[in-house]
Order: sequence, then C-alpha cells, then structure tokens
Amino acid sequence: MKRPTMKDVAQAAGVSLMTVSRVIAGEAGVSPDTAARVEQAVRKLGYQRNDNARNLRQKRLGTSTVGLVVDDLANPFYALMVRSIEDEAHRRGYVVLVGSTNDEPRREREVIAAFTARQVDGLIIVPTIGGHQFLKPPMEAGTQVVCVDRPARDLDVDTVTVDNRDGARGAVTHLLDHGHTRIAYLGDRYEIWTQSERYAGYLDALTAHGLAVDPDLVRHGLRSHGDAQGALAALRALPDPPTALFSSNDVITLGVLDGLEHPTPISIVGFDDLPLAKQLDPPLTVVSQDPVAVGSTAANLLFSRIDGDRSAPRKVVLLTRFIARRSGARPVQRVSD
Amino acid sequence: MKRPTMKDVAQAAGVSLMTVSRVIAGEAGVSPDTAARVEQAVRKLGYQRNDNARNLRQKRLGTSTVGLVVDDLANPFYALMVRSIEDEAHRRGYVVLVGSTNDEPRREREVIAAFTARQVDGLIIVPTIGGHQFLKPPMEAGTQVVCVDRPARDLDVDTVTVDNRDGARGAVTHLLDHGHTRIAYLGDRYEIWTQSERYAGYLDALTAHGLAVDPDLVRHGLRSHGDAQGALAALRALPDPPTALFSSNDVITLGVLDGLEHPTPISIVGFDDLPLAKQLDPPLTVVSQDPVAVGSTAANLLFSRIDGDRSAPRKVVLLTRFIARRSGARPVQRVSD
DNA sequence: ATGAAAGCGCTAACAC
DNA sequence: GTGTTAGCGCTTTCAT
Repeated sequence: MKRPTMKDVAQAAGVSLMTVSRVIAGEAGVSPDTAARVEQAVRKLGYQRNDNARNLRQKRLGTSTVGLVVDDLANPFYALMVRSIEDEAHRRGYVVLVGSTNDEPRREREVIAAFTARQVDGLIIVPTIGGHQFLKPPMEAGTQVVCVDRPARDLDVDTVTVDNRDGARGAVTHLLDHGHTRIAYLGDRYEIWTQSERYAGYLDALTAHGLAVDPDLVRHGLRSHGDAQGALAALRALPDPPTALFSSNDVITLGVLDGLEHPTPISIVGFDDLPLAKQLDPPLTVVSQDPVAVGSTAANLLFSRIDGDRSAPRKVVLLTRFIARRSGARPVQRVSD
Repeated sequence: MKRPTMKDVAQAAGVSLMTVSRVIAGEAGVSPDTAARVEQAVRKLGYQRNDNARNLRQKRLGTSTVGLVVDDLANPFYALMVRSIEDEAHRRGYVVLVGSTNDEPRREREVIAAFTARQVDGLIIVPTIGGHQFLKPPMEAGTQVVCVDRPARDLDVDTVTVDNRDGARGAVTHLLDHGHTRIAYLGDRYEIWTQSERYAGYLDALTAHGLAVDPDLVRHGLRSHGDAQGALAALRALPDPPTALFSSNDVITLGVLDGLEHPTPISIVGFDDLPLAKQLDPPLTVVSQDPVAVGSTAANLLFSRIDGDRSAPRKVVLLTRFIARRSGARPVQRVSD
C-alpha cells in the first residue's frame, strides 16, 4: 500500500541501501550479479526513486523542473509556445510546471511562488503589468528567469519579444498604400506592452503618411470578442466611419469578423494569423508571429543560463511576417450607404 | 548567494528553528512578538519555504501537484482543456505539471515516470494506444489517475469522454438527410479510440439509411494537414467521387478546406468546431465538443479522489453539440463536371 | 510558548 | 565492491 523506498529494495535484495542507490543511479562499481539482484527487487516491488528526496540531498544538479507562466494557456499563440518549450524541456530531461496569470499580478505572484517553493531551476514568464521584485530572492538563490512576449519593466533578464511596432506599422502602411485614410485602431488594454507597441506602430504609419490620428477611430481596452463587436458597431455608427481597421490581436479580429456581414464592407488587417484566415472571403491579411520560434528561443536561453551562462542579459527581438491576402486591399468604400 | 533556510531565519531572529517552522506554517502557540521577529527575519532574508523538503517529512498532505499528460499541448481542444484544469487546480492550491505524448507510448511513459518520480498526487491523462501497466505501482502507492478524451484499455479508472459515436452519426445523418449518398470519411489513425468511435458513428448512419460502405470513400490514418489534402485530391479523382464528406477532426477539416476552391464544391461536416467556421462560405457545419467541460469534469473527479473518494471508477460521457450552419446542406452536386 | 532530537528518502564522503 | 555515517530542509514528537 505504501510506496516502497530504497530501504525496502535493499532488504528484498539482501544488500545495503547504498548499493541500491548506486544501481538506481547507474553508477559504476557494482558487481553485475548484485546489480541484477537489485534490479529484480526493483521490478518486484515496483520501486521508483523519489526525485524530490534525491534533489534535496544532491544539490549539484537542480530539480530538472522549469516553470512556465503565461497569460492564458488556452490562447492559441501561447499554446503553441508552451508546446515548443515543453518539447525543448523534454529533450533535455526536464519537466514543466505551467500556470495562467489571467494578466492578474496577484495570480502571477501566487503561481510563481508555488513554483519557486518547489525549487524550479528556471522560469519562463509572460510578465503581467505588476512589479516583479518578489523574484529577486529566488533569482539570487540561482533561479534563472527569462521573459517572453513582453519585457518586465523592473527585471533585467533575457527577454524574447517580437517586433510588434514594426509589424503594426507594416500592416497600417499596407492599408494606407491602398488609399485608406480613415483607419480605425482596435486594441486590448493599452497598458499591455504588446498593445502599446502596436498602437505606436499604427501611429508611426499614419505619421509617415502625414496623417493625424482621429481619436474617434481609436479604441483601446477591448478585452473580449463582445467588446470588439461593440467597438466595431460604434465605429460604423460614426458620422464619418472608417473605411479600414487594424485589429491588434486575434480575439479582437475574431470579434470584428463575427460582427460583419459578407462580403466584408470594410478593409481589415489583423495582428496574429488565424487558421482559416486564408479561406475567408476576402482572405484575411495579417501580421503573423511565430510562437514556436519564440518558445524555442526562450527555452534555449533559459537552458543555457541553467547550464551556467552568466553573460549579460540578452534581448532577442524576432520579426513578424506580413501576409498580404486580400482583406486589406479592397477598394475604398464607405461603410454605410 | 545561497537560498536561506529555516536555520538561517532562526539565527537571524534569535529563536530556534522549530519556532520558525511554526510561524511559517501558521501554527498557533507562538507569542505575537516572537512571530513578528521571525516574520521580519523572513522578509529581510527573502526566505521562502522549500516545499519539496516539507513534503518529504509531512506525508499526511501530498505534494499539491498534479500531472497532466495530453497528446499535444498545442492542439486547441487540449489547450482549452489544460486551461480549465489549471484553473481548477489553482483554485485548490495545486500546481500542474504538463507534458505532450505526441501519441507515442514511449514518450508517454517517460513523461509519466518523470511526474510520478516527483510524487504528484494525481494524474490526468489522454492515454496513448500503449499499455498502462506501468501505472500500477504508483496507483497502489496512492497516486490517483483519471483518463480524459479516451479510455485506456487496460486501466479501470475514472474516465471522461465525449459521445463521439453519437456525434459522428448525427453529422453523417445530416448529410444523408440532405440527399447525399456518396459520403466520404476522412479520419486520423483508426487505432485512436476517438477515431474508431467516429468511424463507427459514420457506419451507423449509413446502415440506418440502408446504405453500404464504399471502401473507396473511407480514408483512415490522416495524420496531418497535408495528408488530408492528399486524401481529398484522391477522392475527387475517383470515377464516381463523393458529393459530401465527414471530416473526423479539426486538422483534417483544415486540410480539406485548404485544398478546396470557393465556393466549396462538396458538402462538408466536420468534427470539432473552429473559430472562423461561421464566417466561411458556406458557413461550416460541425459537431462540437466542450473542452472546458471535459477538463473541469476530469479535474473534479481527480480532486475528489485525492480527497479520499474510493468509490467505484466513474465513466462520464459528455454529449456533443451539432451546429448546423450551411456546409452540409448544400444541394447534391457532382465534384467534377 | 519554545526547544531538542529523530527521521522523511535519498546521496556524499568516507570507511572497509 | 560494498557498507557506514552524516546530513539535505523540513516536520513530528516529546520535553521543558
């Protein structure tokens, strides 16, 4: 009923506990037939080493566990990232603890505290807006940290991001190049780093074309599908509605698309690619990021830190890819009438 | 540089280690001002309890860690499920270890072994085709196990599945009701339980309508987007091509849609809903499952086991939802001329 | 209210 | 080759 220990195995094999330890650890210096007897006892008892106990004693190696903390595990972008990080971890014999923060600093702290209490060797986090000073003690104690998707303002650690600003600028420029001048911006909370960057890119593009921003066309703080639909409806009800819009993330794009009749009466470019984007009418033009590359880059950074790299923190910025399909290239037309 | 221990805190606070332990654990019987001194030392040193060491000694409670093993963390269905399980776990103060099996029994074993070696209290797994006898020892030692998405053939444990057969039958019946008689089946490996169930549902529907299966129209083993496109092309090249098709999972549906011109020349019903399904032309008719419900059901079962429920294993079967949009209802027409 | 000793399951450092 | 002792960081038990 209880979990067998090395002591039990030792007894069953008629050897000392230390001999069992050596066999289990695969160390040399055990005669082949004692080893065989031990292995037999192991099988008979269904023994498996308690790695927590092992790690307690053997501090040279870590726990071979890393923590991964993201906004929302269900978000396709993060899901892909998680998978690529888990692949890298598995390849190296590590396991990964995951947690969602929901963008709440409080939950982020709880999750990270639970992870560090379990002695993770490293942490890959998508930092919330909150502070991260609580990470100082574990970091001084040797826990490695890398940020992904966005930087933590009060943490100078390896960080992997995407050039959001450049990507957004490209998207909006595309719209401008197609003759649009009234281009709406629909984004999530401005406080989120990726969103303020993308908004900056929107501004960049307008400015480069000598256009001023019309505050009426800018909608921040869209947290959900429904929020996006609402914002779209309000935009279309404007006396001088936009002829095009830039959607700053996938859930907003989905909301917008859901609120529109077909064929789409307004030009759209979205940040983040979507599975069926190509099959839409018109096919959706997007700025796409590569979550797998982001994840594996972050994982490689983390593991090289865990392996002892103590060089200055690296800031890796990956580029986005602009995929021109057709939704941004439609002729200018008025939304209403 | 090193992680402070209770010993360090005790020294800094001028008390015994035991007193520190009591304060940290929030036990009664410590005078308010000694507690205050301890807490101050804790803050000063940035002390955090080592829960692995704690769990080693304190066997009454578990490790407050559960393992979650799925096919592929990047799959949207599993991603949603993971998130809902993580929410339930977080609510209860548990953390979750995750791993992808890639449907490889070997990797499944590696991942699960790594989890049990870390003394997880429970495991939620999407079992691969392989055997699971290796789970016997940890289960006897008290590790709780629940299966999700499909049963493990050699494990009698709580299992949460969806009525795949019924869902598929409904989908194919819908196609039959619209006059189709040549309906193709495109599925992943038949060995995967969900796939054989869905195929059975396909057969059920045909049989109920007095139709025989045409082996030419049945394609198993489609593992990827590309496989699905290939199968579709082969089907359309048939002398007597199908007028409709049932796609047995989301990646196949995506592949099929990607291989088709617009408007779609063939009727389609897919298993699994897709984000932009409604925006397609024609809107895609699907059988949808609720991954969040699947996940939370599994989590609740697991936690009640962890909390001591030793009743007979439960088999929960959730229903699918048929979402008739328009892709299945198109008039019968021949694929090629 | 506080502390000392023992021990959880294991490995490091020495014996033999 | 194999066994003994000590101790990782903590909690249990029993003193005081």
